[in-house]
Amino acid sequence: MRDVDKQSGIYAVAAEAGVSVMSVSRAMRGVDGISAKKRDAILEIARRLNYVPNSNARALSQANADLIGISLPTFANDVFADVLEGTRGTIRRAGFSTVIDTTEYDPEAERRWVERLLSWRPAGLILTGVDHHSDVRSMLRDAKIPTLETWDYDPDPIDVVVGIDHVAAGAQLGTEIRKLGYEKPAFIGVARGHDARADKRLLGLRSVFDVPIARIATKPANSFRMGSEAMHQLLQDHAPDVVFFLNDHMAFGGLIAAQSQGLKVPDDIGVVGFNALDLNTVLPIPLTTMQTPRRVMGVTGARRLLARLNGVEGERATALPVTFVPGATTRLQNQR
Amino acid sequence: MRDVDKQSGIYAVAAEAGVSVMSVSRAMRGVDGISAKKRDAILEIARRLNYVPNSNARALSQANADLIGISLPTFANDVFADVLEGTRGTIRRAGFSTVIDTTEYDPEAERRWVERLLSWRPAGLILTGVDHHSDVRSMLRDAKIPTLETWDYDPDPIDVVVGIDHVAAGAQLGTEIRKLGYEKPAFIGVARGHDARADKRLLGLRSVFDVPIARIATKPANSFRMGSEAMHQLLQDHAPDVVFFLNDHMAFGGLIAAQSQGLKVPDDIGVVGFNALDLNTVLPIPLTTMQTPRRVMGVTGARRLLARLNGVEGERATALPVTFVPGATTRLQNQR
DNA sequence: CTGTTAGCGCCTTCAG
DNA sequence: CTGAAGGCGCTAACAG
Repeated sequence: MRDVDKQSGIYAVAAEAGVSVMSVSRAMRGVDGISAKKRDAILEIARRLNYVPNSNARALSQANADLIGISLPTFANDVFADVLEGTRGTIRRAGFSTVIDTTEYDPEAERRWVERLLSWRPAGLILTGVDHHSDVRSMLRDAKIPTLETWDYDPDPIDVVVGIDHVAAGAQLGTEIRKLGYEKPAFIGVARGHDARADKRLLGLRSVFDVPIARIATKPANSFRMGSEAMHQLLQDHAPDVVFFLNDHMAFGGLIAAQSQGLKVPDDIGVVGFNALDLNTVLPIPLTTMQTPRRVMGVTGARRLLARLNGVEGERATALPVTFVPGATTRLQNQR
Repeated sequence: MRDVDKQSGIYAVAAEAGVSVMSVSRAMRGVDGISAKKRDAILEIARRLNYVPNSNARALSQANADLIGISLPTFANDVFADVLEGTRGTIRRAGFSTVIDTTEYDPEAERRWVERLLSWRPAGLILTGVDHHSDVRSMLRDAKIPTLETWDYDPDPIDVVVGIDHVAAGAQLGTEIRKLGYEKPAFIGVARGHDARADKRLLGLRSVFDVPIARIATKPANSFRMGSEAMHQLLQDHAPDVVFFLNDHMAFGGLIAAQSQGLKVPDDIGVVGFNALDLNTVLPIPLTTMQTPRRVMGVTGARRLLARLNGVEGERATALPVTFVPGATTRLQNQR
């Protein structure tokens, strides 16, 4: 038998209000089954006592149906922030609360994150990318937790995926650039394996050009500086007529570096980014880049996940289109 | 009486291993009181069954001593990401796990966040800034949860604070700029009340200049574009000789805008940012700005909080110094 | 509308 | 070293 006069939590409020704990529980949750008068009195007392319900107890006594975990590679990239904005807004409006964490592009860290989150018995999970630690897939399928993968694309996702086919995007970008007459491409990004999506885009690029593509890898650091330093390094040994960058930030750094070496852009060398960041809209020389539908991706993905949460079975894998954005850092047309 | 053969959780593992749940509990936590042989056998079975302990149950049965909540205004700002990096790294290495969320500069959203986090009974909380919803202070003090405030400074924090005195920083910046002979300052930022720190810096600036400082407020959007648009707007009605911006991003946008109107920087007009972002290191014209010790702030704050968690009483309020960084967007010296 | 009862899954305590 | 009993704070299900 329980000590009904315990000092803490719902019992304290119940004692103070002279009602049962169930009435307090009903009042706090705002569910039916309690008179308005009693509810108001209880809420008033709860406020006075600074009572905060214990989510752990609540989650334990019923299926925790309102928590969604989101994992990103990093916060230091506007790209993920954009997707996240779309995702979170949609999810919140549906009444779920979110928990966010980053993996710093480390699959093992992502595995630990999945484990930690599963221990909270969330309603669903959102992962960035489709390349995970080998345990992750079985952990998630075993736990039967609806899972959304975003940003990347895989025809056979863990559960559902809404993203971009980066191989195709790379090929599309390469095709456009090649049309402009460029034939000595180079690629600047982080080392292979550090960014699966960039690796895929390079794969796509390589499928388009007949020549090998020089690849300069940099240590992860500030993107602007990385782009700048890698460009200097590249130009020591190579004479590319166009350089593809991992993203717009690095491309911008590379652009400045090329100009500081006296190269004329786009006449001497073309510079191509990826992502069409807002930075671009104010640059004196707008970058040639690829527009990725980040907010739409976030919203679409969130909706797909919410549908799954409601037991609706829909399309499992969706690849969103990307758009070539010609800027002033590449030639306007083939000038050969 | 309990059904000992329940299908889920620790009981399933115990049944499979032919031991009591306590042995499983001990094995999973890696605590003493169990033979190595039995522990290994249990762990093996747990892995095979994909057993994930239920954190809710764990947190309910004991004080949840390893969760720290972190709240930021937004993810769309490198500044907070830098502080966060320092904070999280330090906290993680100490064995705590973190939960992060954003408030979008909305005090009411922050209040809800505090409430939600308190419901999880965390070990500690980290808030950005010192200006909160009026309830927050009492909620946190009442819950007796160690709380760190960062980025801003207040001599009487909720619990402990490690940050920057933005009024003093504004005054310091204004003093340096005034030394260079500028006398018709303007300020470009978001509307008053949307960024308490920026308001404080403007206060500091105003304490230095004798003349009124024109203030252009923009709608929150992409910083580069905001800076650019506000600069155009400013130049329609005013003829400042120096413009202070909310941050480096906006300053960069403003710089481009000024140049596009044919103004020479720094001869016709000075442009001043805030934060000394890495962007600056590759810009063809480095911005005059203020260096803020963001990573150090994060690390120092985290250490202070960890000390509090261990019951150590130390300094409650710490203001970190900021450094003036003269760039090429202001004159080198007073030329009058 | 209101209250009582019996767990949710785990860990602390204490006895073997 | 091992296990049985009870409780953490809350809510579903049932009774009044």
